[in-house]
Parts: sequence; structure tokens; C-alpha cells
Amino acid sequence: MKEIPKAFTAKDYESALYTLWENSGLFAPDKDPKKEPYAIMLPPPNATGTLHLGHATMLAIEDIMIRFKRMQGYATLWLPGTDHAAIATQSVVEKKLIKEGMAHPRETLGRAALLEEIKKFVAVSQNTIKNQIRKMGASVDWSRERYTFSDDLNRAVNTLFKMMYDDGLIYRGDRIVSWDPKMQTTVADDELEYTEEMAPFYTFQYGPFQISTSRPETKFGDKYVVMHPKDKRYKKFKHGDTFECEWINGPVKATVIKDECIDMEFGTGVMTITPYHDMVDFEIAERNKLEKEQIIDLAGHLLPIAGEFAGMPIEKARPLVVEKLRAKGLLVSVDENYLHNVAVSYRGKGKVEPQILRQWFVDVNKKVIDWKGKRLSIKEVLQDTVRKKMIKITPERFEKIYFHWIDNLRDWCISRQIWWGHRIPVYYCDCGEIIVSETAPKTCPACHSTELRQDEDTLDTWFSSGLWTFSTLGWPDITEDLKRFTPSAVLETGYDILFFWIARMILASTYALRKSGFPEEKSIPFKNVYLHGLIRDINGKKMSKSNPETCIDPLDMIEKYGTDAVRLSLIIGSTPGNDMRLYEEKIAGYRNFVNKIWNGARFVIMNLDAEASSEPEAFDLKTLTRADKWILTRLNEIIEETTAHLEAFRLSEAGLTIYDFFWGEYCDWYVEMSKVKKNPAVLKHVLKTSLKLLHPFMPFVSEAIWQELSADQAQQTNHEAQNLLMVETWPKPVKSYFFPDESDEMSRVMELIKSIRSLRAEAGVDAGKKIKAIIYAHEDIGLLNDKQEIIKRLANLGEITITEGGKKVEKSLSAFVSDIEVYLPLEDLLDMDAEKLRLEKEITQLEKYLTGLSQKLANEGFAKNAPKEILEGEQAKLKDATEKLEKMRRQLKQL
RNA sequence: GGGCGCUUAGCUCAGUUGGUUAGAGCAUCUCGUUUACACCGAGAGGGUCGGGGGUUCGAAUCCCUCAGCGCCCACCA
Repeated sequence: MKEIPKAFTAKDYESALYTLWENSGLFAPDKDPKKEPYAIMLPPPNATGTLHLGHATMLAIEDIMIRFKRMQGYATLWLPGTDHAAIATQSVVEKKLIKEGMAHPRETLGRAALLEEIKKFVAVSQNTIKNQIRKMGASVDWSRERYTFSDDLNRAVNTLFKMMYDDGLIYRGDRIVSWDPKMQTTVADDELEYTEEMAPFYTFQYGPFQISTSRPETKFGDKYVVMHPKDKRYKKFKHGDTFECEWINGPVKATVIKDECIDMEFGTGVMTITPYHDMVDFEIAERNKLEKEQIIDLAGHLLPIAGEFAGMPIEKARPLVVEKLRAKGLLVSVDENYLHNVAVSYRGKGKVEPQILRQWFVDVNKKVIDWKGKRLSIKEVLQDTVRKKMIKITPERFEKIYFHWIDNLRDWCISRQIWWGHRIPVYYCDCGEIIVSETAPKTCPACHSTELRQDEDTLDTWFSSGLWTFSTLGWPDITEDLKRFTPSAVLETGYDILFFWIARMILASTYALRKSGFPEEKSIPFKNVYLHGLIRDINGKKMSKSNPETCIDPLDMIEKYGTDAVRLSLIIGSTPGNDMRLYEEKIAGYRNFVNKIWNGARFVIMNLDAEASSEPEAFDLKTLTRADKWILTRLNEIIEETTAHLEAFRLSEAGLTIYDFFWGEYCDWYVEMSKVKKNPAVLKHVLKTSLKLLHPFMPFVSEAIWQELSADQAQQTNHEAQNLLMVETWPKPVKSYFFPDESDEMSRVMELIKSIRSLRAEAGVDAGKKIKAIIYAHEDIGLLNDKQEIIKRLANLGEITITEGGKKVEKSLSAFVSDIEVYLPLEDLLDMDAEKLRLEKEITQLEKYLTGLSQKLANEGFAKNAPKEILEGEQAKLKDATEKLEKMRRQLKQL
């Protein structure tokens, strides 16, 4: 017998096992066309960062899904990759260069050189990420790895852009957009974050009105005063009235505008507008066809309209403008404690300044998508897919949030003024011709000029990640992969990017694949969306590197406790859509479980019988003890439960089920009992089946043991080592050994032992050993109907050490039994009256239960409305309970 | 201003369409090293399931209401 270490030290096994899996080629989907496909596209991590707990959670969840389905016999594809993350990446690299002493990277390097710098950075970063994905044990198909900024994905992006442009879904327009002066780019609405800021709130005299603002430096060009048409205070002013008044740089001519968007309760109920630099003001101006004037340039400096303040950064100008107005006597009041929201870019972290710019947009309302015999807009298709349950979102409540978001969806600004990203495939000619093309055109089709300029802007990063589910499979080419794996089974990600990403994928996929001739149900990007929660620290705060005390680095934890433990700690106790707190003790707890599995297996291997077959078909049912039958019956139940939980995405429940069974029943009960009397075949069968059930959750330890078992077997039978557990068949319950009656008897035995235990405790006798002896022996006790028989059987089991009052005493089991008789009225346990009482109590309870159940079934509403399965389930319950009741009544009669 | 979520044992959390005595891990206490494991085993204590009301034979679960915490969305100058 070879030596097996007493503890499982994860890091001694993990990288070797991962290499074994990866080299086997079995991460790639099975080529057998008869196998049903099951695909998950890994949400590509940003190519900048390192693995954090969010990634770790995502990888753990998806790996469980994939390994489960792979073992079930599906052709599973889990496609990995990285995202070029346009703004975030450029921002990181620019910062790095600035730190290294280059004050203005863009100006210094120019477009091409800066892109080279970023490319270098990304290449290093990508490798880090990929190794981290391996560390998590993720069984991704590396042969199909993709990158959102690769040439083939660029082709997909350009193709889609052209298609949408030709369909009129992409257009160019002058619109007010959120401008990030720091990153020098536009930012999408949903990429804005708001932070509260305390700022002075000024009220100024503006002609006959008083107006308030926190941004006096934008007010130079204000020449409209807006109020609500129903505001009685300003009844005497008519829409279109003009007046002249003194303002910052001298007198201005102002016009009165009445608009219903004004909140009469707020401030004086009057405001002046700055259409060029405020979203609301822009809309008011659009509605009333007012003039718009730019006050601030793209760098955040004031323009010549500001007169003496021209060229100043806004922050510097603000107090000076206030001072000037105060000197003119126009400052009415200042509220120093005014709290307002400031918009900040989600990626670039710059303070956003609205600007009017020429940008590219996706029209979400134009009805051009051919959908179920109708022409629908992007918005309508987005709604239809989820409303018709073509795409299911878990947890369901996020569907509401999704619909709400779509209701408020406006045209999507897709151009960005940065360099790192897919460049907009539009070319301009001096003759005025605009060419949209997948590849760079050589000459202008109108004037044959070769002097063509490509649009300077790049595309929003979500435009390319929106194509992730199908561009990665080869689109625009109609490849075998594309036909086979579309739509993917599940898209799993954090709920925080539901809008950013999920909606964009549905948009891109439905549009593009319909265009490519896919039917509606094949054009969706995925059938299920599974949204996991955020991982928080022990105090419920978001984990951030700035707080190293509570911030947990998954790689440190893997190093310390092993990947399996980290994976389990991220899965168990977490439910979709809800945040979870993680702390080191929890991971340590699951490390203990990993070790428990290791040692349970170690015991079995040390006690293996070379001849014993662990195949259930080979069991001689006649030689199986009740304990064997019981554990096998329980195993069947565990297989069913675990499978059902996994199918329904209840990963935590599934993990807990197998965890409890393996530790609490198999190790603590069955393995213990095997020390008295063992059946190596059953011992091994339950172990092997448990390993299969455990594998998706804890791939390393389960595979390590599997390999030990195979090696052991191979050694003994001179066979080749066995196959990988990773591709073993997922267990199914074995119907041939359901023993309902006997297991019922068994549970009565266990119940009785429990009663003895508690009675002994009451009597003040030490528990521990003695009780354990009963457990070991209990299958030899028989049915415990006959007291004399019990004593006789126990007497045959020999000597045992017990403790009484701290002293160790050697006693025979028969003496132990008489102890029971002396100290405890064992008779009570078998006493007819007591049994009668117990039965009567149970019968009363059962009768009550039955009454309720039959009433429920008699309820017309229930019978009519309840789903069939539930109705049948309840009927089965009723039948079972009735039978049980009858049985108990018979028993009672006999007594 | 709207919308959503959470509140279950000292702590962190499960609890699948309402169902029989509400669970786990950690922590606490007691006992125990017989050749898998002290990263162990046997046991114990600890809950009016946030408060109140309602529906039901039956509620942690469904409805109403109140409170505390958190998140998201929105054009408050």
C-alpha cells in the first residue's frame, strides 16, 4: 500500500491537474454531432486588470455549469477571451506614462505610437489574466480564445456598422453629449456616475426675475428666462416677451419662455438656460427652437464670449464671476450648504461637462428589424425577447429593471474621441462624399480622389462587446461553430452590467443574426441570463484595493487554502442577484471540507478490496446490510436533489446538498460504521459517485482522488490508468436498490438510538463512546423489537472502553446493555403505552395535515389554476400520507 | 421624486410553487485521540424568522402597514 499524505495540500496538485486536463483536449466541445451543444461565452475581463473576486465568482459559477453539463454528455463550449476596454485601458496607460514623466502622452507620442504603447501593455496584462483563469480551474476552451480588438472581431464590428448604417440605424448628428474633459471623449449616459458635492448656490437678479445657479461661470450667454406657463407669480409675462437687463459683461436682451418642465416649487420658479452645456436646457432649447451658444471649450476653458474671463478654467472663473456680479449689486443671496449631484465618468473618472458635438448614434426607434412577420425597432425587439421568455433572467426581478431601462432608452451615442478602440469605418472625401466600408477604400467612388480621411473617432467599447456572443464564433461568416453554438445556453455576469452589456448583446445579436438569415429563436445571444451578486467585505462594503485590511485577493486565498476552497466559499451561501460578504474564515472552513474529502477517500483506499467491484450492478443484494442499503438509498436521493438544483441554477443548494451528505452521512456515519463491518464495494461506489457530484464544485480535489483510485486500481489489475473524472458520466439514481420498507425500519432504529442517547444524557451518564458503539453495532441490533435479542446481539460484539465519571472502564457490551437497564428504563422505549402515545400523537398530526391537503386539493381555484406538476405532486403527497396514516392506525390496533 | 432589494441563532448566510418539529458554517460550552482526518468526532445551549395587522386548516414564505439598512433609475436649475 503506497503512502497517501494525511492532508491535501492543494498547490501540490493544482497546476499538474490543470495541465492534465488542458492537454487532454477535452475542454474543447465534443465533435460528435449527436451531442447536444451547450455554450457559455465567458464575459471577457478587461485586458488591463488582474483577477478580482468578481472574476473569481464568475469563473467558479460558469465552471460549475460547464463541468456539470460536460459530465451530462453535452458538447460543452466555454469560450474565453479578453476585452480591450477602450477608455479604461487608454486611461490606465496614459496615467502610467504620465507617472513615468511624460506630461502629455497623446501630444508627445501621437496616435500610432500611443497605440503601440497600449498594445504592449495589454499583451502583458492578457497573459496575467489568462494564467489567473487557469488558477481558478476554469475549463475554458483555450483553442477558441478571442480578443475584442483582434482583426477578425474588427471585421465583425465594421460589418455590423455598415449593415446598420445602410439600414439607417446608424446616423450622425449634433447632439448634446456628456463630455469628459479629462479623457477628451464623450461618455454614454449609463457610463456616468453621480457623486454628491456641496457647492455654494447663488441667486442673482436678472432683470425683473431672480434666478439661481451653482454654476455662474456658464451664464455668460444666457438670454432666455424660463418659467412654468401656469405659474401665477409670473402671469403678467407672456411667452416671447423681451426685456433688457444688466448682466455679467454689460446689458443683454432676454426673452421670456414658458415651458412645462419647470418645477414651480424649486427656488424662484424661474431659470435661465445654457443649452450648450446642460441636458435639460438643451431640450428646452430644442423644443422652443432657441439659439445655442458654446461657452466652454473642450478642455474646460471659457471662450471669448466670457470677455475678460476668456481662457480661464471654469473652477478659477467661478468666484471671479460671482465677485463681479456682487460688485454690480446683482447678487441676491448665497446658500453655502447646497447639495447637488456631479456627474463623473465611470471609466475615465473625469468630471463631465455637457457639450454639443457631432457624434454617431444608433437609432433605437426606427422599425427595420424583420421580426416575427413585423418590422420592429431595436427597442421593441429588446422588449420582445424578454417578454416572450425567449430569454429568461435569473433572478426574475431583474426583468422589471430591464424593462424600465428600455422604456427610458434613448438613441445610443457610439462614437468616442479616444484612440484605443475600433476606429469608425467611415471615410470622408474632400468632395463631400461619405463612404462607409468594412475595409479601407482606395478611391472615392464619386470623384475618384485617393485622398480619403478616416473618421478620427473610435467606437464605444460596448459596441464591440455587444457582438461577443456571435463574433467570437466567426460571424459575419456562417461557420459551423456559429450554427452549432448559437444561441448560447447562459450568459453569466454581475448584475451591475445588465444595461451596459446584456441589452447591447441582445440588440447586436438579434439584428445581425436576423440579417444573416437566422430564425428569431436562433438569433438571440443566449437563452438564460444569470446575474450574480457583488462580493463585499465582512462589513458589507465594496471591496477595494484602497482598504487592504478587508480586501481579499483571490490569488492569495488560492495560495493559502487552495482553489477548491475558494470556489466553494464563493458559491455556498450566495444567491443570484444578491451581494455576499466574504471573509477569510469562511474560506478556511471550506478548506477543511476539502481535507475531509481527501481523508474520507484515504480511508477507503486504505481499506480497498482489490477484488471488489464498485459497480452497483455487481452488488449482491442479499449480502447488503441495512446500513449499506440505507447509504445507497440516500445516495440516490442526493443524486436526484443535486441534479435538480443544478438544473435550476440553485448552485448554493446543490453544493450544500452534496456537502452535507458527504460529511455528515457518508464520513460521519457510514465510514465510521465500516470500521466495525465493512463492504468495500459499497464504500467505494458511494465515494466514487460522490466525487462525481462534487467535481463541478471542487474539481481539483475530486480529480486528484479519482486519479489515486485509478492508479490504485491500475496497479492491482495491471490496467492503464482510468479516464479523467472531468469527463465521467454524471450519476443517475439506481432504481434497483430502492428499499423503502427497510429504510423505514432503519430510520426507526436510528430514532431509537437517538432516544437512548438523550435518555442517557438526562440520567447524567457520559455519552460519547457508548453511544458510538451502538451506532457501530446498530445494524446488528436488528429491528429492536425484541429486547432479549438486542442484549444477546450486543453481547456478541465484544469488549469496549467506556468512560464513567472521567475514569476509563473496560466493559463488555452486555454489561453496557445492562447499564442501560440499570440507569435507564429501556423498557420505556419499547413500552407499549409509550409507543401508543407516540403513534397517537403522530396520527393526530398526520390527520391534521391530511385535512389541510385535501382541502387544498378540493379548492376549485387550486384545481383549476395550479400547474399540472404541482397538482400531481400534491396528489402524490396525499396518497403517501393516507397510506402512512393507515399503516400507523394498523400498528396502533396491534398494540 | 420614482423603483427594487435586504432584515431568520452571538456572527455570516441558506430556506426551490405556502406544508408536518425553521437549517448550515463559524463562535460558545461539555465530552472524547479505538490504525481516514484535531483542517477530527459525539453532544449541548442559542430563534416570538425586524414591529403590527390580514388571508389560510396551516405563513419565514402571500397581502397591507410601519421602521431600519442598502442599491438602482430620474431633467430639480
